[in-house]
Amino acid sequence: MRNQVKREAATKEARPARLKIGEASKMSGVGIEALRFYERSGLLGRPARTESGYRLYTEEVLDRLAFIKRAQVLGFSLDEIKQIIAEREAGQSPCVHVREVVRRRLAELDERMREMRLYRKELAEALAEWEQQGDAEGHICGLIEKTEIHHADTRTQGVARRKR
Amino acid sequence: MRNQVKREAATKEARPARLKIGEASKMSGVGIEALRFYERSGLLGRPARTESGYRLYTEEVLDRLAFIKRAQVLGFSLDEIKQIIAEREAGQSPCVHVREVVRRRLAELDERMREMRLYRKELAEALAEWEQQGDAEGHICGLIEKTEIHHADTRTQGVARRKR
DNA sequence: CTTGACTCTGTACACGACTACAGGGTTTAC
DNA sequence: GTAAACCCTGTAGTCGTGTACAGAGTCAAG
Repeated sequence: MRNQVKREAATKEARPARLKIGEASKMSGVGIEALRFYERSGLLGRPARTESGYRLYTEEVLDRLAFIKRAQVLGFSLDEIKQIIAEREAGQSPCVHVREVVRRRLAELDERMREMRLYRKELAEALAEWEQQGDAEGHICGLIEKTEIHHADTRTQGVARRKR
Repeated sequence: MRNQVKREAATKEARPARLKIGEASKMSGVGIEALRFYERSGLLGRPARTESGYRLYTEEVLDRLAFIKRAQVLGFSLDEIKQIIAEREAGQSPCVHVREVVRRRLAELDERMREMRLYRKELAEALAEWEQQGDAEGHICGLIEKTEIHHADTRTQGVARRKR
């Protein structure tokens, strides 16, 4: 998306091109409402304004938005991203924190994938079994009822919420 | 959980034991509010009531709840579960439908796991790279900025929501 | 000078699966 | 007989990540 915009490489001093919100939205692909939402949420800081109150972004906002999008894709929540940015702005390298978050994220991912492999296996087995013997007696559906749940039921709170 | 309750095996005729909501909740591990919520949502049907309006469940509700929980763990949404139950009660075997849903679910799972493997790889690589060369210049965090996003950006709507 | 596109603020809604509470009535144990 | 523990209905809130409006002001083109 931003590739098409052709930002004149690193011609820093050239023209500090002020972007109105609609332009920033189109160039970043982020959506006007989302931009304002990010600002409210403290991810963007307040931009300059025209006399009449219109937001005027510098092109830096595009980098910031790209950063946010990448971090999101990597599984960071907006809160985590906010913290990272805040730490950075407080001078300390956020990378210690980021590294920690990344490690946690990796562990979660592994656990999650382990679960999913298990689900997949159960589902596939149930499906195969069901297909070669048709439906059984008067139950709702053997396909589901037959399936045993192996995952340790350490989650006391009912079915685990799958966020994200 | 239900194992402790010891339901006297298949002593069908014995005593049709009516359960008040708190009992049903404890025996099923489902939570009173959730039981009422399921009823409102059409997953349970209305139970008998005492004169004073208390819900009186039969033990069958425990099977139904176990069914719901298993289906949830297998990745079915409450809406899908409702449909399955409804079809069943309309006489037609829901298994055709279930089978379809399961197939879809399997495909989704595979796709999702593929994505996750990719994320994992990216994260782990970025982490390793970062650890051996420390943080770079003045950016927010090389660890994230460096990471390239490979997933086709066919998702126009900003970052894909990861439900479930 | 008007029309239409743009922007502003503030609030409400969306989703999924519940959870919490208020303000009652009922049952049970001592 | 009274207090604790239970149950009822109905409404509202939670989490995260935005969308969608309403009602108003601003800007550029014709």
